[in-house]
Amino acid sequence: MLDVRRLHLLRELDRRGTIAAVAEALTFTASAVSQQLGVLEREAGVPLLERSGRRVILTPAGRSLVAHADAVLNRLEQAAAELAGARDGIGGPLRIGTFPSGGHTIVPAALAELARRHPALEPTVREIESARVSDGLRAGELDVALVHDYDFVPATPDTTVDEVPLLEEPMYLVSPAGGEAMSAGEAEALRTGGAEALRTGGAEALRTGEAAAKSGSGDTLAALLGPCAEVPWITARDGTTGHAMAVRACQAAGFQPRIRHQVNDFRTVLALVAAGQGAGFVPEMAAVPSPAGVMLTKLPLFRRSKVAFRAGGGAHPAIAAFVAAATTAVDVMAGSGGRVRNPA
Amino acid sequence: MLDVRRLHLLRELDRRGTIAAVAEALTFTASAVSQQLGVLEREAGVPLLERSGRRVILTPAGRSLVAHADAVLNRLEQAAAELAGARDGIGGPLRIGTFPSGGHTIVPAALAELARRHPALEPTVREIESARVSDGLRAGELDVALVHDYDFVPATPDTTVDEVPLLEEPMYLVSPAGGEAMSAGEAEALRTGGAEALRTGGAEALRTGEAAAKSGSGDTLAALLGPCAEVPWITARDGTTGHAMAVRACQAAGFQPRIRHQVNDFRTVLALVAAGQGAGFVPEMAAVPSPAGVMLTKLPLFRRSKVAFRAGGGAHPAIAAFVAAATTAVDVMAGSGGRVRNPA
DNA sequence: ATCAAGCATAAGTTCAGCTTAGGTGTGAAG
DNA sequence: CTTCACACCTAAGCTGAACTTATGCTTGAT
Repeated sequence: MLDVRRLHLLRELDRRGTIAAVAEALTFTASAVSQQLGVLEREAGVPLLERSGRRVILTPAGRSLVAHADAVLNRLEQAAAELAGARDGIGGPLRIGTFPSGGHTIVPAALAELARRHPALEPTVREIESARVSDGLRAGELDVALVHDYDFVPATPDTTVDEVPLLEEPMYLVSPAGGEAMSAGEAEALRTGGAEALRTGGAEALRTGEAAAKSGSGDTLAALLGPCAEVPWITARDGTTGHAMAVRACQAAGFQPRIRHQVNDFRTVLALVAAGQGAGFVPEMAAVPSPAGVMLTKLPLFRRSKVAFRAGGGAHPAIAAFVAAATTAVDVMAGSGGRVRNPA
Repeated sequence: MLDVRRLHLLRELDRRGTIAAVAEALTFTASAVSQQLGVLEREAGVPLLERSGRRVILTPAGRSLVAHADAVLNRLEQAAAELAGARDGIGGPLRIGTFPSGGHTIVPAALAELARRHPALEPTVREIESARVSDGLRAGELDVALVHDYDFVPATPDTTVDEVPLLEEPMYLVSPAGGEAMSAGEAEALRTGGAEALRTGGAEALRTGEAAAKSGSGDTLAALLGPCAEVPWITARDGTTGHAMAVRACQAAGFQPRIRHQVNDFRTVLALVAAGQGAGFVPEMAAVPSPAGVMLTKLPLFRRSKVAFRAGGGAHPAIAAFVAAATTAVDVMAGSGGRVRNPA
């Protein structure tokens, strides 16, 4: 019988690219991983890896074996979740990952709700970029995470992670409050009306580039972003999905953004724009309460927040409890402020 | 992560009933099995077994964990089969199990075909009752097996075994050639006409007891078996599906058979009937060439032969080769004799 | 050329998982 | 009721699979 631990190593190798990375993630030495993969290969009777430069890559047989490994490990996760559900009481540590802006919006509310309903749970929050969440979950460093993706930055399908949608919110262009400045009241009116686009499923059609042309209010992305084509831009840090979203949105609007500042914190983006340093993007959640000194323009461009966890783990009581708490938190925020909305 | 080897033990315990039987099947000591199951239970955090008299039975949590174990082990079998397919060439040992009458009908033809197409394969044949095939396959004593079931004896669904249908043949009543005796020619004519019932899917409707009333030719089971109600019967040995089929068929015809002889070999059944010892049942395959001294009556009652193998193993090249060879063998027999038929 | 990254192999070490041995509770048979 | 065999569990010791450490090779960047 194929050894599942070895299949696990093979899967991690497929995901992380090098034996050294696998070893580090699973706190082994590279030697141990190399040996075990060697045994797996011998047992399989088929070459699973081949050297490529100074690393190894999977052969087609190896990749197909990884697909089986995914299925097996997912099912084991499911079994473990079910067992956890059979144990009475929800408690123990729960390691939560979150993208930075989630840390001061959804997470605190969700934690409060979680503590109210399951006092025995010991949640631990760690900030983490969405791109690294999958690795963190698989390595067992995280149990659950808040992640997001943007239009123009398609989330790569990942069979090792399951996701529950939490929130879909429009992005805003933040530009210096200058000539055609918009008052806070005007911005609020725009926001309220814009909720309609969300409900009619317009966001779904906007995920691809060309679809951005048909904006609900008749304003195309090009028309909305165009005035800022020559302005310096403030985007999220290089390598993040927020950065990629900003660049591609501007490209879709027909220009290449001149990026001057790179900061991930949306409050800093707002402050920089207010200081006349350029234009940027913020999600609706960061746009309310309406900050002073900047102009906000709702864009036909959405950010989707989700709860992610190891594939098969959805039935785990602590995971389910967190999903419920996060959903409640989002619903409460949506109900009180009228500014965000649960897509479910 | 749950240890798959331990899940395997749990599954075997569910199937075999005692730790001692599991140990024997997997060539461990009972102590080892007990210890490993103890570890599994501790890791699960939920009682999985409880003592019941001097044996142990699974708790609901244990049984639900077995379902996951089945899924995981099936998938691993699939992975192994795929790897075997990636290794070039079909060869090595192939342990084949067969029900007794298959041993001198389908198996020899299938082996010849197999040897022609895959000379490197080393098949080993072992006779085994269909009821024990599942255990044999799971224990790794068998790779593939010919099995059968009868109308009136529903096959218990088994998630650990996959099956490919091979042959569906009518059963015949064998009665002493006496008063209303039927010549060999007459019997042949009956057989030829009866093939129609097979094609029209009548057999499917006949699997349950009450369905036996609507026979294709207008002859009900009761009408066909009735004349032999008072005759002694020759059935398969107690505890076999053949025995159960005989008893239930007679019960469905409205009488309790008086069983005098119990033999599994259909040629012996024919010989005993010819010797005036009573009546019996034989499948079509044993009814041709038409034996002398007995009367044959085709019944609206079918036997289905299948190839069985470990769930997920269908893609294994040697298994697939055997299935193909057995199918070919059956087709050839059906074509030449016109007496059996592949349901596919 | 030099150096670090990455993988593989050799050798030593450790602990999980096995066997053996012995004890307990259960159910059947005398 | 006693006896005995069966099934399971626990304790103790042993063995080998799987890990670490140490070392060398190849590759690609500086």
